[in-house]
Amino acid sequence: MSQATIISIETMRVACKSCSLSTLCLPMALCPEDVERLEDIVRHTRPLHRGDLLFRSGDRFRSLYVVKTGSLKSFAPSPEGGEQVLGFHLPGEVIGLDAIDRRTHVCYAKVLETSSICEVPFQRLAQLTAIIPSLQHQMYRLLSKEIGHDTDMLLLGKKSAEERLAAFLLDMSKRLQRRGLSPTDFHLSMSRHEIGNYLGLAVETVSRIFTRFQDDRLLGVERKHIELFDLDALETLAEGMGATRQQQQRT
Amino acid sequence: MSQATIISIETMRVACKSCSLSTLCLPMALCPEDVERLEDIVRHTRPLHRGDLLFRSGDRFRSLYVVKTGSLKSFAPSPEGGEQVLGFHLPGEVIGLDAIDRRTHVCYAKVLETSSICEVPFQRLAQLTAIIPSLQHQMYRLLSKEIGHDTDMLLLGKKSAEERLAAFLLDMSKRLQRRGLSPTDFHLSMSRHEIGNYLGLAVETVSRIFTRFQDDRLLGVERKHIELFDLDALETLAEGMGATRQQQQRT
DNA sequence: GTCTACTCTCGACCTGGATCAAGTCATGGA
DNA sequence: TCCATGACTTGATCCAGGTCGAGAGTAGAC
Repeated sequence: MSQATIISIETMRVACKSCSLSTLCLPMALCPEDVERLEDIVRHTRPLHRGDLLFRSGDRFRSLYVVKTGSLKSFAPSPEGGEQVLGFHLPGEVIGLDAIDRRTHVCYAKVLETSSICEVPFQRLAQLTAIIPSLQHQMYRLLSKEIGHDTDMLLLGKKSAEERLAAFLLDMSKRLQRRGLSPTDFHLSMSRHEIGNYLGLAVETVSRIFTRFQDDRLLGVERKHIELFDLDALETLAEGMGATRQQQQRT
Repeated sequence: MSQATIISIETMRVACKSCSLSTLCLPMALCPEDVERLEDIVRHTRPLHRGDLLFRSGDRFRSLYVVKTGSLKSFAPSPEGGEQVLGFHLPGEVIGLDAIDRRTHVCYAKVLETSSICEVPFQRLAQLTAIIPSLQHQMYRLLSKEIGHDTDMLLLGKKSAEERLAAFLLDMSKRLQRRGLSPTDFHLSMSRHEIGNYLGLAVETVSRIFTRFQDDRLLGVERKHIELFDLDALETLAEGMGATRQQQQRT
């Protein structure tokens, strides 16, 4: 099956300037005529549905993708045949930055719920960044931010199961808040299994900790609907100051 | 103590064109006159010694640093007072990419052995990238590569202790090979403690696994000197195909 | 040389979270 | 409506690797 049959791009005029995400996405801090230049290269794809693949591992890298609405997960096939969830992507976030270097995607991006996505051809974007300094700067910041986020995840890998889940929920909370949604009351579009896989925990552990957090009145869970009651307590937990188990590794 | 007393920069003319690392570092694929423009902005610091800090968390971000010889580690202070090792930096590698977005360093970079380092002021580099397309492309690739490497580390966090150490050794091996050194016979400039901290393992575990690998004739260890005997076996181990313990998490 | 301090190794024991096994709910199709 | 399927929860058991304790090298200071 060719890539074309997977995502079915229909080129049409998009208006970045009227997009509610313009403060998160690339046009941030561009003057009106520069936004128009950006609009010229952005392509709009028709909405994708749960289970659709935006790209596959091995696909040639051509474009970055920006989530406009909905959400996606990216994952790599693991050698044993399973999959390893690498991240979740919310509106305003850019997908595909890791493929610039290798010229080829090395992971899959799968749609978790009906989503609309903007496609930004990378070569043309790079040409634009050379003549619009603020866009160039935005790109550097975007790439750097991604490195920072990955580093945070890396630190997470060394924490306990409770710390990981608390950090995950706070991360989602902050990212949703940035796009103007409630930071304390939201819907998780991914399954417990995907959360567990992402955090390196068994589904059962994720489930148990949700229950524990609920018993401790830190949050309320009703299937995929989450309500955070005590952000501070979660923050404290996520920092690794939870309970007694202290004495971090010294070097 | 001010930063100036820590790193003591003495500006002097450096010759990127005669540097053995030019194929790894920024000047890769630049034409001679572009290399000269790059040389104009690169500053040379006098050699730093074991224990010196290149920058501290909280320092304002101004420059990227390229390791010319020697090695460094970067680490973040953990809330409990310990430190969390984020990575090791070998010759030809660029440090500080994660700070572009935040404008401030959020980790420390400490010298592990006598090292010489090139300082590249970021603002001037960004100006140059706007007029030298191949340099811009190189920067995007560099940032993207860093994201890819972090992602690999992230995957590592979900593997067993043996898999982690095998992957760590292979990573070092490949990085050393890229700079033209032996991929099977090298010196680790970091302590067992630092390796363990980096991999999220106790020192004792690192020590035990080194011994086990040695018993299995996969490698030879003599304090910090490492000799890899069976790269294929290590690769197999690192991929998670080691022994029986299979059935990866499905999603 | 000797002291001191540190790094590394190894054995014994303990625990967090994975794994295994059984349910309980939702949801959607016939 | 009932059944099938998949998502989630809960309990019981097990084990990889952390923690503790104790040496054995090694290296720099004097």
